[in-house]
Amino acid sequence: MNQERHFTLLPDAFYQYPTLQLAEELLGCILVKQTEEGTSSGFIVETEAYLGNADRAAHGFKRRTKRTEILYAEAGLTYTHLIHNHCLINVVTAEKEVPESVLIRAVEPYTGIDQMLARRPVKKFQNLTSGPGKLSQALDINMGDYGRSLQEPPLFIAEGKKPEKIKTGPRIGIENSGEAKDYPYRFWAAGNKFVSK
DNA sequence: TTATTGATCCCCT
DNA sequence: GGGGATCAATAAT
Repeated sequence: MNQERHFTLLPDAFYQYPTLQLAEELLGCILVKQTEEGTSSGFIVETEAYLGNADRAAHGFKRRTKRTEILYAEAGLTYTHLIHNHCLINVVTAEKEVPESVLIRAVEPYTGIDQMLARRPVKKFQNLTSGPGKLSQALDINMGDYGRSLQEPPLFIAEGKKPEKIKTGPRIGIENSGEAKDYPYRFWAAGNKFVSK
């Protein structure tokens, strides 16, 4: 009920980083979602960068539509992508007209874990948020969050702890993206159990 | 056996 | 061509 934790929102300047750097910086930050039941949050432990104009794997790759419109907006917004009955959450990055974003693939539960478990009953704790579809369900992120700013409640990102070790590697699920599939645009906290893989 | 996630297929604007 | 839905493969219980 009472949310005694104090979250410090990321400074506006944070979102001005280049996408790749931001993807890395985002690790360890806290993704917070406030609902009627209370506040749920988790450390971001896995991200993927999508550079729209030079990246075939990105939705924004020469595909400006209603759905990807938000990718062309300014940084610091939420881009929720509904796919196979699950919701993936992206952080829009880069300046206006540049369709770049950072996909949040996994988080580590931090606060409001009871609520997350209520929304998403799991046996294994580490299975609660160890995947893009899982974390959005646990945090109650849905299409209603599309285009929402990440710099104000009910959905925002706060400062957190920086992982000791960060690893990078090729992204997941982009087999038909030509040479882009080998780009090391995936970042994760080394050794973290909540990383999906 | 069920849940999650990636890939493919089909229908719509 | 894009978006949504469906199908199938993989991992968790």
